[in-house]
Amino acid sequence: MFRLSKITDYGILLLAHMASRNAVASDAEIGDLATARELAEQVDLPLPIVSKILKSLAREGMIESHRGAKGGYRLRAEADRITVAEMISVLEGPVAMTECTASAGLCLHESSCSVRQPWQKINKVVQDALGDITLADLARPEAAKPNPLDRFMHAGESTVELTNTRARRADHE
Amino acid sequence: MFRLSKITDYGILLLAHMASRNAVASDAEIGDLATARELAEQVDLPLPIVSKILKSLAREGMIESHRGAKGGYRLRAEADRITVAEMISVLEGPVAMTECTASAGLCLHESSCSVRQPWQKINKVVQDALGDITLADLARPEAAKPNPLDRFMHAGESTVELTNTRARRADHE
DNA sequence: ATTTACAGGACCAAAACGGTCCGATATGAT
DNA sequence: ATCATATCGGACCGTTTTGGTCCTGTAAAT
Repeated sequence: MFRLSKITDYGILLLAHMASRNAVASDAEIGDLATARELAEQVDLPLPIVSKILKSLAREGMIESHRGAKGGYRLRAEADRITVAEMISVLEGPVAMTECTASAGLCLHESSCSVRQPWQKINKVVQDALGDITLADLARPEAAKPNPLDRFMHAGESTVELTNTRARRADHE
Repeated sequence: MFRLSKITDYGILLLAHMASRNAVASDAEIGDLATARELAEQVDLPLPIVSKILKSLAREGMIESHRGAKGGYRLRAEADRITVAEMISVLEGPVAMTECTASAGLCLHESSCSVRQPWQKINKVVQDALGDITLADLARPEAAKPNPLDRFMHAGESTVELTNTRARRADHE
């Protein structure tokens, strides 16, 4: 259904929470350590899940981990230097809308395929969009503030439902 | 893995093929009928799959179907009035990156969730991008021509790998 | 009546997803 | 030393989704 997995969803939520935590805390380092348990409680998600996600985030180098008593996790970089694209990529692999975008040679029809090139571009558009939104944008208490998202916005519309798209396009003509 | 399903992939390929077929054919109507069998051969995909996809495209009203001998399928609208967003939506449901974007009330934490609003925006960005690319853009023999995709493009980069994103952002500063 | 071609849906195997749990290891405090 | 605290790595499992096949019914043309 062209939807991010729950793990990714939770993961980004966790990262955003960690980012906003740090904003408040003493910024000696890039924030102080939080245990999986603490984070799970604060975000209100089951500990095993949170733990699993944090482990994989640490393995991928997006967060830093410390073992043992007084251990825990913390962000490895400033929130404004971590993009949504990176988070998605770390949590569920590279963003590639179609199979052939992921890497060459996977599709038998590759040579004769007429839509390959356009897909590459479409993919890039999406990737660029996701690459311009940072964790800081997500962690901001109020969604206000001029943010990179607006750069992509067109006229003013409120609805997001897809059925409107055709009507919208029709207006252009 | 944040990827479109194969069905969607095939479906869009089929639609693109139908669009380019029509460009050549007598444009009396919006193109003449093509049977599932013909299309399957031309696109080189197994007939059952093609048939299944065409049926669902017809059910959703994106293409027109005619039964019986001399029957077949044809596009219901001009290629430049069908967007990628619509095709995806028809083939695998509305584009909604996160669960709560799809419709309200699905997530227990909805009220307290800090990243909901940003997600709505992100979702809209992606949707708008996909809503500005038409079937005509995909059906163009050469990917050249000024197309809406370029409007979103930034400077010139070649690679698409996600690891580059951080480097790119860093340049901005 | 027969042939052609779509309509609708049942069906199934394989893979992905969401979630849980456990044994091992590292660290700090006692 | 020992013990409590935390992460690490991965096994495991039930459910859902996906990809793909197939069969019966129905509409249209000859």
